[in-house]
Amino acid sequence: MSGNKTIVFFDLETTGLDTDVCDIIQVSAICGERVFDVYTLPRRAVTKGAQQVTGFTVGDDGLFRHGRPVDTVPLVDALTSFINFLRSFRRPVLLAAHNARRFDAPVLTRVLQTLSLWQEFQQVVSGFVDTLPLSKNLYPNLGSHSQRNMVRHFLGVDYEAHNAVEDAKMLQELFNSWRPNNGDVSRVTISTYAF
DNA sequence: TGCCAGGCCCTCTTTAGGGCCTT
Repeated sequence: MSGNKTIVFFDLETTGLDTDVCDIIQVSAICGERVFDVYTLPRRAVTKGAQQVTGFTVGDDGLFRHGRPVDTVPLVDALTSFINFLRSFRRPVLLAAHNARRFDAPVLTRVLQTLSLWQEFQQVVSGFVDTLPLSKNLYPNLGSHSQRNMVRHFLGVDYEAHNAVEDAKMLQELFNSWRPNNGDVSRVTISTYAF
């Protein structure tokens, strides 16, 4: 919680880094002890870079992570259930991700708009919190502000980065360790009405 | 045949270039 808002930490795994065209593969979120985690079969090929960092590949018989089959649901079902998960929290809900403004938010926004789910989403989520500028504002002297480096620095652990559910869990732990005030958070919050 | 980026920030800057951060 931040002020009267609920902060839900989330992460996307996608087919690549081009926010204009990439497909979503995994959507994960966490708030307190409540976890959301779902996979969907991308239509677009997974780029080599994304394969290397996430381990995702697509075969004739579905999605695989590091060679092991993964259960998937249709994209519209994945995002509808994500909205339902978010709707269960006290509003307004803020969605927090590392580099949200430049990556997760534009990808999620584009896909929701394509599926005509954006307005429904907007009724539940008031904004995106970007923990990348938050970390830079709070700790400007740190050399790297990547999530992996921040987790190592502040939490003293290595973890399975690029598994969305693990990234979301670690981001929540990072945020809780930083204990930013409402002003810190509002400075790095983008309204969903900005999209 | 295609398997893909790009905007922000910093500085050895502004008539620019390179690194960062996300997959």
